[in-house]
Amino acid sequence: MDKYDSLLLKNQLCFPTYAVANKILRKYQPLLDNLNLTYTQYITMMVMWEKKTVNEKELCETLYLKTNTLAPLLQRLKEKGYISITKDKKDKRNLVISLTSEGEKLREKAVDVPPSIAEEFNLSEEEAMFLYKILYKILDN
Amino acid sequence: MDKYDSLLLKNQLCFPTYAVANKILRKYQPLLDNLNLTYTQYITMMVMWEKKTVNEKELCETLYLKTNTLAPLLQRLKEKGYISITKDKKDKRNLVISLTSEGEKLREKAVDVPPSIAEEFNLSEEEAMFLYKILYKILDN
DNA sequence: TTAAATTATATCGTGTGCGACATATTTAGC
DNA sequence: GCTAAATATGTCGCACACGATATAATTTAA
Repeated sequence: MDKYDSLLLKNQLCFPTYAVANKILRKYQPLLDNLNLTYTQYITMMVMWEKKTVNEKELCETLYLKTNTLAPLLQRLKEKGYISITKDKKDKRNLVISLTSEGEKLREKAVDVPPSIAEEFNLSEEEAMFLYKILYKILDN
Repeated sequence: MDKYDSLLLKNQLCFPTYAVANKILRKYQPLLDNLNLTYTQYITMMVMWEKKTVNEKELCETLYLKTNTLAPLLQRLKEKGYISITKDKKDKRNLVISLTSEGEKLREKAVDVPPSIAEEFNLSEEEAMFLYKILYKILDN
């Protein structure tokens, strides 16, 4: 037991997490190219498809991202015509993000993405469940 | 069971993985600021502390990163004085990356990082083991 | 009731991380 | 020996993701 053992790459939990996250992005990108979305734009659209209308603050909390990441990203989604951005009349500090009909249409194309990815992961039901639980435990503590 | 269920954020495995990876980076950064390293530079230094000398290709494979990410990163580590970069005399295509004495010194300061992080994760031994195994299963398939 | 604190968002600069493409060097095939 | 393929690395442009800081709108409190 060396005093430097804790600094070995193979003894880290952070590193495989980081590497797997990168690997996932690489897997998704070719599929998402068909939708003209990046991965972060894709998970943003997931929220939009579900909620139809949200404000930026909700979006930040849901995606665990900061406004300085989302603000320019939302501009790009707007330019692509998938969302609209307006100000809340009651509280002009709030941005109201809404799904457009163009954005709604994209959903039809997107349904093909999750099954294509699932194949790649190659985990058992049990493993997937456990991984899911433990990741949310880390996120929420 | 809706046809769009597979597009719900809460049904994704990719999303919590991605979010946890981001969260880990945010946890590390304040600690790494004391070492004048970014997270990616830190894991690169982990390899250097262990191996002392590597070429860029090995580094790419070890870290699951591409040369277009590592090349400029290595330049920054060189500028900070933690590594040196030379060309292999036998095969001039190969870059030889070597730990400097300055880089070796940094290791002493870095030993404080892993214990500080471990507290944050708050997983049981068993959970950590399982997470570790499953992440490497994904990485290696 | 108005000045201070809080809240929601935007902007800036830095450093990844990637695909696409370019370059230099070595190896293989003939 | 000479050309073609393979290998290792570099460069470019784009899109995150962050901390730090700024700005505008609303709420609170003296």
